Amino acid sequence: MGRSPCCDESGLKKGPWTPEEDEKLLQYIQKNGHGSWRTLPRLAGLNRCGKSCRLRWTNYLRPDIKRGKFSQEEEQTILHLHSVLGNKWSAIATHLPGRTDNEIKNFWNTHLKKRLIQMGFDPMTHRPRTDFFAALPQLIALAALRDQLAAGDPSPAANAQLHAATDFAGVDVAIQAAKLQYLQCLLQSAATTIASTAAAPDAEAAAMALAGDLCSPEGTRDSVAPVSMAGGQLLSCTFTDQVAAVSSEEGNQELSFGVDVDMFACHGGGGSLPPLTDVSDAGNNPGDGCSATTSSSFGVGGGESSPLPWPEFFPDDPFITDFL
DNA sequence: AATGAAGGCAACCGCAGAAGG
DNA sequence: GCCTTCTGCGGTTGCCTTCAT
Repeated sequence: MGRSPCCDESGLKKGPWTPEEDEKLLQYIQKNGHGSWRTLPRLAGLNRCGKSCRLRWTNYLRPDIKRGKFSQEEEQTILHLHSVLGNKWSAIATHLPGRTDNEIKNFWNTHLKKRLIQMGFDPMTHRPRTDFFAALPQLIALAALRDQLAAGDPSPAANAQLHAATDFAGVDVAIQAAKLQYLQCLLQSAATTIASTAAAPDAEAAAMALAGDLCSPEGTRDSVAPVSMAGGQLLSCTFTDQVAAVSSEEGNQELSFGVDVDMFACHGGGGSLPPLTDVSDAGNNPGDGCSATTSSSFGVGGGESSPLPWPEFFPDDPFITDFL
């Protein structure tokens, strides 16, 4: 296995640093620079291992360190960068002047991660949780319904039965079909994410390029257009065809429920979610430039507070609520 | 006021990769 | 090209503080 821990040797001190130790380290580095961390403790008169000194310096004593609460902008930056970089704390830290990777990591683990989970997102993928098994019975029922509609059973009895059902709930059926398609889209995009993550040869560079696309320097989030990535591609799928098909097959004008089809577009493969809004603080988000999306009002100061990422999709619908 | 639980954060540990001989 | 040493990174732990009962 790995080499023995450096601090095991010769009873070097571990644990919290005292003000005296801090002072010694600070003075030495200010005077001589850190040079070799290995030799620094001895030269500085510290009974610590070099590693411990380096950590103390980079995470606490460095003069350019910014302490205190993370601002909303910093929070958004972390979320965006994490959505494309993953747990690359040092890479994320380079975009947050004065913040250390350790601090960002802690902030993520204690605040942001929990909040994402609370809101029904997978903190690793930044996507809605895809625990399909819980929703399996509903999915099967919906699939059966959709097949029935698509097949257009010619028998009079079946037609009568179907018409009776659709007269009663025609719009619902079409909406349910759209929902099913939406779930399929989620599943597909999740699979694409996994595949592209594994295949990307230079994921970080691509991710940064992507981050740049998603959140421009002016802070305006570009409209979600397909963006290609090295080793994979950003998936873009819509419900347009399926919803239209259901509508036409029903032959019922009312089924063209006037939904802007772009609303159903979902984009996968490494894209980030819209900015996160604290549920407990919804409506209080001034929104930075990255907050606006074309079709999703999630996190945008629309006034309505909703725990769902895309509240305009199926508002108050137990189907989606349960699913998330 | 006492106590236990939860949250937050600093520090440690082990591994991987870079650098140097 | 191989080996050793050093540095940096990400995951995890454990202590301290705050909050709830």
